[in-house]
Amino acid sequence: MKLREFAKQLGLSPTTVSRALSGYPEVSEVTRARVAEEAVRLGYRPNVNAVRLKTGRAGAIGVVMGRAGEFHFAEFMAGMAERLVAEDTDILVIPMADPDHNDEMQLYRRLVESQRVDAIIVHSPRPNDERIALLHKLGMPFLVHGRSDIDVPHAWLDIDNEGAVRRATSHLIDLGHTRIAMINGRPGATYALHRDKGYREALQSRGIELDPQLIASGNFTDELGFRFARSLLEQANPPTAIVAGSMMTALGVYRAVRSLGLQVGREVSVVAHDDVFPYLTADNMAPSLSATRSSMRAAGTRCADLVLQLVSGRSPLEIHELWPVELILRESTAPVQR
Amino acid sequence: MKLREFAKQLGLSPTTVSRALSGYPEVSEVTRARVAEEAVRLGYRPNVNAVRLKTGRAGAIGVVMGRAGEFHFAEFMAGMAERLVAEDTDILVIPMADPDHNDEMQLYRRLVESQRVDAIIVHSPRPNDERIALLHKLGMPFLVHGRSDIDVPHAWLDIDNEGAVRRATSHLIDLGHTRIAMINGRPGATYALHRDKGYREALQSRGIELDPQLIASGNFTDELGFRFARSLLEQANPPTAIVAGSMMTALGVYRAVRSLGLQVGREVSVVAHDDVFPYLTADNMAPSLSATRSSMRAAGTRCADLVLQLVSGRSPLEIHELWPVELILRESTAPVQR
DNA sequence: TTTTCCAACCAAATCGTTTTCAAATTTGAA
DNA sequence: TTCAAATTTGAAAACGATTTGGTTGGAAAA
Repeated sequence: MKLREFAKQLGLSPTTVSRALSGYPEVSEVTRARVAEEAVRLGYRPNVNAVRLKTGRAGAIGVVMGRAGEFHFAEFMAGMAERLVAEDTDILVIPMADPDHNDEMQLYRRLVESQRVDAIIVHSPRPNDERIALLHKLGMPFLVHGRSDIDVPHAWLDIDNEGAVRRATSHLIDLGHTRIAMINGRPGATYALHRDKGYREALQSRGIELDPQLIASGNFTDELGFRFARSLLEQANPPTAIVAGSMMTALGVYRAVRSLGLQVGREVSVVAHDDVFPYLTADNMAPSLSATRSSMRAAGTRCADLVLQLVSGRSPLEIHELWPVELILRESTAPVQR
Repeated sequence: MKLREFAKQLGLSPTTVSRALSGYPEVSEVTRARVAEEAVRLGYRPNVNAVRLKTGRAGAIGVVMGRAGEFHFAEFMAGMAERLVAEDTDILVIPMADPDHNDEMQLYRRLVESQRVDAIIVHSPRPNDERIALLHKLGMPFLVHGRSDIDVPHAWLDIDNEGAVRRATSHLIDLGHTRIAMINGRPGATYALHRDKGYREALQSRGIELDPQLIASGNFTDELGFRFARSLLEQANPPTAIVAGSMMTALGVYRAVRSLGLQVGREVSVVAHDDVFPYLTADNMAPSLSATRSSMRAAGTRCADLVLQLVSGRSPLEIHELWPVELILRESTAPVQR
């Protein structure tokens, strides 16, 4: 059913019908009500593509998805979905071929030019992230999930990674640990730098010298956790505590500890960051895992919310949210054994 | 840059330019080459919304995402992305508010009517799935990831869940196990029925009577695995083997076994289904996990491929793929102890 | 009564392409 | 050289909405 026909059936002009449905004021209440009612009854819905062509609005938010397929991703999107379901906005997932730099910039540029999205969410930003510069230059509204030091105004939402790791590390120090290992994410992303900083500061403020051997970084896989923990624990002067970065690496660390006949929460303390997954909870691990916690899903919901505000004109300069991270102590952290 | 201007710069008509770019035959090679080259140089790209309005194509494939935010989802999408990156097609994720039945049907109906997608992928179908009937009725191309018994022609791709579980269970029986527990997915979906069938058939063909107490079902969480395994193993006549359904439940099962001072691969054998995640591999578990394996990512890639074929006119009746599942034996399955 | 104003409605232009139909040009055979 | 056929090109009409810039009729003001 097209606007033309629908209007004819109502004995009105397309103009009036369009106005009635879009909530413009210059149409009488009684007419508006009738139009709305009949639209439902006759099943008229404006053709999205026509609306988009005319208004220039895309009705979608873009998210670029890397090849990695991180498990956080689904949770974040589920969170976004929670907020967007009420709006008439959907999520456009744009596949990214290679993490090749030029390709990536090209992808963003084309995405913007194609006018398929009203705004973009940028994930895992780097301290000096050219994507941000580009999007700013092109005038596309965007929200950064994470942070960047780049000297370009932009909206962002991030969690306090630095504080989280500092707290976690400090807590371990309070328990008497001095050899504390740290598993970080892939170098390059700002969050990895922040975590590194939190870790270093905690050590420094308590006068503990940093041992570079105790730091690893890479994708947050179970395997990374296992390999690194295992190799450290087999060494002469093993760490007594490990900051494990993510739930998956924590699983690997647990496994490594057990494989050497040791126990988490006794010979080795472990803290990780928990993004709060419905299918794998820190509380249920054995022993239960002490963790810094921040819901990925909630972040998704809030990001969607902020993006909508951005699209409807709010200044990016006003949008900066730093979420505190809670540290939840469970059985995996205990006083150092002597 | 609009088509109008661009054509003018080239001294050609919009018609010719459009044809040159869309690869129509009635344009000379030399002109086509010049147009293509200049398009790149001057940065002309057709406005997607105009193209869509005119052609009626949306350039996107729809995927409805439930609130659950399953961890499979990201892998499947990453797989789709792998195939779609070459095409000019993207993935539209449509958030679903409640799993309320009426809402769900309404959502699909509106999605179709809105013409935002060229095709839809339906996940976790039920034996008699109304979504399939609806999409068929509305004439929207769609591919079912999984299977349905519904009497409506439709394209599908599924893995052989029945065969996988039958093989896994038979293998356990071969090893001398007779009390074999089974953790299944949420009842309702066809794949859960298939798995149930495979399990029952394996038992029956070897003359083992089924004990309903040994069957559980629910979301594939770590917690379900733990709770169920633990409660069974504490009982008087505990199972000696468990078919664990997914990697996450397998984690829970492992934990339960350990928590009782038992060992996987000795007192209790475990098999699970592995969707092949980059961050958590069966091979790396301790002991390594025997698993039926089928790559979720590969399924996503293939589904994207098939959907593209569907969109370009191939009959749904020709598209039925049943993927075999391999059973990979590792340390978690061993002869029953007596 | 006449003028002014306002609420309510509408015709037609527009968004940026694709595609139909027709015209112009080139080619090749006679 | 000529003319029909084949090849290239273009003008203009869609696609289905929104929106600008009017009308219209009746109530309020003069």
